[in-house]
Amino acid sequence: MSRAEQKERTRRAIINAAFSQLSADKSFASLSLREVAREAGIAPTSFYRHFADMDELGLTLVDEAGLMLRQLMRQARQRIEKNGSVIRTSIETFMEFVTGHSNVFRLLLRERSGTSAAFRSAVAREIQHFVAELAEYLRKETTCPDELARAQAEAMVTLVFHTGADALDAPSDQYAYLTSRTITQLRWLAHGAASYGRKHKD
Amino acid sequence: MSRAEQKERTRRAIINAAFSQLSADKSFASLSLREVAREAGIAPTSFYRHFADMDELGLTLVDEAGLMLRQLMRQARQRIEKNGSVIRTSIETFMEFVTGHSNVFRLLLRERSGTSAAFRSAVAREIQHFVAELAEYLRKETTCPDELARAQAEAMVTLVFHTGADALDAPSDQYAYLTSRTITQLRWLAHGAASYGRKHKD
DNA sequence: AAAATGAGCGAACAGTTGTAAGCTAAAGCG
DNA sequence: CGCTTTAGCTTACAACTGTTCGCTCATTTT
Repeated sequence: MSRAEQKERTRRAIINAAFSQLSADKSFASLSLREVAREAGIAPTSFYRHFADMDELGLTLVDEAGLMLRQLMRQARQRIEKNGSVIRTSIETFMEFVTGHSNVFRLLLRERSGTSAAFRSAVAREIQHFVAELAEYLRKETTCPDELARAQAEAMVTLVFHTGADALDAPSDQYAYLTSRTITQLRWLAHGAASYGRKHKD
Repeated sequence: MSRAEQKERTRRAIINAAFSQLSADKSFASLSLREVAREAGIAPTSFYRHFADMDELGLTLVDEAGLMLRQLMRQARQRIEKNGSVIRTSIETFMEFVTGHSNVFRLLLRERSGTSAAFRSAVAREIQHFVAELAEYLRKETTCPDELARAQAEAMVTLVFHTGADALDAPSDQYAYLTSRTITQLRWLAHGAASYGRKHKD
């Protein structure tokens, strides 16, 4: 096996070890370099061959989490084309992500308000992708001025994200309720923004 | 000085020390018993005379934070009676709290999705007070059915809370924008809920 | 074939942490 | 006044942490 290839392999082992140690009661901040190294099957000091410190690993994790989110978005778009129902499809896709990769979602959720400014802005950047894409959609679909489309998109993403957080602590038989509640909230927003916009125009 | 009195005094010293060590880059989880004891001016082992462990202290902090929130709500009600504008007054009062007691707000914000289930549900309980009160107001003021009033209140609280989180990382000259953006979002919600409710009735 | 590179390792260090055991001295109480 | 209670202290220990140093040895380069 080539050297670069092997290096990439243990790099992945480190990343996977870190992800797998995240859980409901273990945040990234509470991971230790030694624990991660142990699970990755390397000596603690070998960690430094791949990352300068835990922060650098953390930023990598956030990046990967963002990647998954964007893949999710693409998947949602495909489903919408076939399915039609924009709001419901989007939320259901998102909820599948939350339940299927809860550790990844938890990482974003926690680091969004965590103790590292770098982490916070990295997460914020990933979420902004969501917002920007949704805002563009709203701008096309409705007759909303740019500024308001963005505010509407931000509110929607906030509500959906928050519902994901709720789902993490709720028994799974609550998911259907959480989903339908959020759908209602988003419809209110869309409805209100449309009629409020009209009112402003007239 | 009486014994009980003195005990209460150092208990407060511990609580205050903990609060004062919280900051943008230091969460409760990253506080150590020894650090807190040091700042409180007692020996590390004396800590145990007041709390069984750090978790017990943490729950106390969350309780106190919740108390401040409820005081805030009362204050907001008073202002509304004089001022009239419900939405704007509520948000502005809340934003004053966020900026004036940012450590306290950060505690709630972080522990809401933290690693301790006990903390999470303690924070959730405090937020539910907000939601319940707002839902009751909406039920009286509008002709909304109970279930929908609650969903509307939850959405509103979510948006306001999230705006507070945004404010923590935004330069202070952005506060006015954040506030007015949120006001718009809440109006959309109210408007949408009202007309959507009507539509459902007909 | 010889030299250079670099991933991984073990040992060691200095620092921190939570917590147990036992003492002191002041307050409360009969 | 004597006895009990208890907040706070000092000392101590075992467990961990991140990180430095110097080594090995397989791969790559010259």
